[in-house]
Amino acid sequence: MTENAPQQHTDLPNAWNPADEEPALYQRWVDAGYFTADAASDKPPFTVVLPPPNVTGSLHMGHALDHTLMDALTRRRRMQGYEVLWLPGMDHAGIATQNVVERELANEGLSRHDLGRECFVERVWEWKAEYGGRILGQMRRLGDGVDWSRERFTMDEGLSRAVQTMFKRLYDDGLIYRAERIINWCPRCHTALSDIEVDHSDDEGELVSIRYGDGDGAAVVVATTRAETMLGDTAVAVHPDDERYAHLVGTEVELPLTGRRIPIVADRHVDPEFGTGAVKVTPAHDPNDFEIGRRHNLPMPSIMDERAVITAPGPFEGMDRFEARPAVVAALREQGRIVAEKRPYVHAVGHCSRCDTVVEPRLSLQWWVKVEPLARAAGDAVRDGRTTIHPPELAKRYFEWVDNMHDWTISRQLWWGHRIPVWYGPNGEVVCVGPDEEPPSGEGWTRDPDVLDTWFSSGLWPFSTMGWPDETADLAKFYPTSVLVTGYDILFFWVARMMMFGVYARGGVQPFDHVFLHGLIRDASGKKMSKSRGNAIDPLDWMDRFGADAMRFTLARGANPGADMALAEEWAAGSRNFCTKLWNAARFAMSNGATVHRPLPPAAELTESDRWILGRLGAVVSEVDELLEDFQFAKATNLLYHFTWDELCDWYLELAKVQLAGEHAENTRAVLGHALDTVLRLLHPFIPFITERLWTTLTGSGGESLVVAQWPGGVVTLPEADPVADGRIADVQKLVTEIRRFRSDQGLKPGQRVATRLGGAGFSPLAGHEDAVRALARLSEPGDAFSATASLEVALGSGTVTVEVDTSGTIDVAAERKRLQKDLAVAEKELKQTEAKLGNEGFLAKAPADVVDKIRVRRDTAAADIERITARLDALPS
RNA sequence: GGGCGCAUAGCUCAGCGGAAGAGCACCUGCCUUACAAGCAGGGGGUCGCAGGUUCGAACCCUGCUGCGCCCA
Repeated sequence: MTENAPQQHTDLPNAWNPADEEPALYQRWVDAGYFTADAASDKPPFTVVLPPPNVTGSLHMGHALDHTLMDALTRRRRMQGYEVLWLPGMDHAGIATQNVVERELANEGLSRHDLGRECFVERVWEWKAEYGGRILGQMRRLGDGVDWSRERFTMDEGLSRAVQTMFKRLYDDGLIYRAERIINWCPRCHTALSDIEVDHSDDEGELVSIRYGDGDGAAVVVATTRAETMLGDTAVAVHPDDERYAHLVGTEVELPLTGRRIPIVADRHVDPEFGTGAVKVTPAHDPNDFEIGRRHNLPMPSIMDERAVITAPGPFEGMDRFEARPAVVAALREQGRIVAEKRPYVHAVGHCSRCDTVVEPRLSLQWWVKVEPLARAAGDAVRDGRTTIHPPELAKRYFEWVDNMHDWTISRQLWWGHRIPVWYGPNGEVVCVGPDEEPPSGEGWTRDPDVLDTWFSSGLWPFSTMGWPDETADLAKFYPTSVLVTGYDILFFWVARMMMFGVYARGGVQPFDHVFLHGLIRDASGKKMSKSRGNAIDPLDWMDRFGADAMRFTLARGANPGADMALAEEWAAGSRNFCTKLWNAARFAMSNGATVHRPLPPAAELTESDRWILGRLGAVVSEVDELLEDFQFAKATNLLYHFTWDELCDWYLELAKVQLAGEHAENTRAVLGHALDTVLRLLHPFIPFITERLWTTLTGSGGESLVVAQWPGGVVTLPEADPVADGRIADVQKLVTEIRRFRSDQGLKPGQRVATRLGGAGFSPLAGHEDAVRALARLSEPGDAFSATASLEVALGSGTVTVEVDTSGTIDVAAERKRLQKDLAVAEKELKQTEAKLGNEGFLAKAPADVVDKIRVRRDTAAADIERITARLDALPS
């Protein structure tokens, strides 16, 4: 360091210990109010609502990715001068939460019925206060810049009011109705489930073919995987054009084990190709059979209760469905009615997504949303371009979903949730009550016992959280939200429902301008992470060991639009290493007086090295901007990674060392300061902690916090790219690299200074960089006793440079020959390829002129290289 | 059964018409005063298979094979 270097006090420790420093930095940001949005601000708004995590849940890698991306988006916009609202909260997760509390009760030997509805709900609130929302603390650890003052919960009073308002409006518009239909029933949770709460898997079962009919009369064979349901059969159906059965249509057959006779009906929906072409019809326990039953006015007896225990009178009554199945088959076999059995028979079986119990289709009276008009409007919002889905390929999936959506069962037979605001009167009256209306009272009036699906309240999230149905200042300022970020696997859960409700409730205004869908997290070998597989990585563990920054950077670097990402510890370690690199580079720069307190000198006063790095910096700023506008997180972060490490650290810092020792020291400090400043700003949305720590040190009293600093391109103006400087530095890099390669091949130790004479036609334009070349390639000046024992020629843009080296001894001729022969082979291959192209008439005639020119230059360069290398090979002692 | 996507270096993935790339792993040499969580150098791929379009194909088209996802 020179005498006049400003003595910048840096309190930076030698190493960055994220786990020690990150939490305090976060608390400072929250205390300073940086994340609190102001609806009265005149800045343009940028809004993100956090897809509400489940109150029972804790942070997993999928959340970590989701949050990292939302945080990066909002932090950048904040730096760009937007009034940013990132709104956090949770949903009440009806089934999951009720299950957790019921399990707790079960440990005390109680059921919810022992407590009664009111006490039970009270108990759930107590549970929530004590154990719920662990994820909120974990979000702080991650660094989420959310507005905690606006934290919401779907069961809060305001949001409950929104739910009731929405229900009432839909009801009055005829978009909510009550009907008896086949629904997915979970016999363990004792509630209805919507289609998306059912997971299908290919399970092993049995396919049993049963002969229906009398011994001597008409007989048909039907096949089933659920033999016990035959107790509820009320018909056999065949296709009307199926000649095999034409004579039987309209007749009756005996239903075994029951003594009942059931009709044979003709229905177009029967597939004559499948099995025998005749199907049993159980209207109360199968959705297709239900439709057939409706068309033919069949009776629809239920044969199971809510636990899936057989209620049909007879020997099977009281048996569980899985107990009854083999029992029924055995009884049929005894009667000689089993025609065929296929076991195992693999077929798709629905499971409750909350408890994995096999779902039972069940006929029951439920509340429904008529989705057709809502879904059409939700689809139109994307079709019209009001909402853009990223990546665009996934819009197709969205349309497939919203254009083919079935009506949505919204009632749940639970106690934890928003109770349906409908009262039934003594004379069959049905009254739906809005939030400010008095429910009917008096003798015989009862309220519907069911609650609404959690997704009903989550669907209102983008506006219920802002005070809807009141027209609040928040709604005016922050709705519609700017972007919704979530995994493509729950496109239907969040996006479709929020779109339907948002467009409906807000007079056609879409809930979000953009939807960004990221991929799923997988383990190192590409398998889905799950607790049951045991391959899940705990984000908290990574944050403790590598830092929240390193984990965030890892996730962002893997976030290619629409693609899943495989994670392994090595990736996190790599990101940690990057942070360390940044730390050390900044420490070096600052200890050498890097400063942002002096304006950048005009280009004319800067060296080519300075102009090169500043030009690159400017290019990186605009590239990063372009990429981030397009949600290209992986590309943007990889660009920053390589620029910081490969260009700034590996080259500019090394060049700066030379400049700091010379007359350009002051300017170099300014360039170093500005380069570092810009890189820290660009990286801040992804790695907020370490950049904050470094930036506040770099700026000293001048900078309050990087959180509220301006994004590059605003206050930090950079010089234009300088092609001459770029070419010069490219030459310096190539020259240094070639000399290093020679040294390595010759077995010269990296630290060992080697006397060298530099010359040749190409060297004079690089004369100003001689000190740098000597420093980076570890060369010393040729002394009086200099005697070149080896030399090499390097072809550069500026011409050929001759490097004569005094290795003070014999050189390894074999190694040198090998090196030259390798270069020769490369040049010969190049010559062959380019000549082949240029010898092709079609190529010359049809390829664009600039391409042909480029190939010509390459051919000429290759030819010259061959000549040069051959000469050197010939000159080598044998 | 219907629809969609993916096959590129040992692994995980970029590239998507004009010279095969990155990270990690691997090999060699280095504690060169910012950094061994590092530095310097290096090896490694007929871009799944077969056809076609084109002056030119990892990239576009067709078929096949193998994986994965969604819906029924």
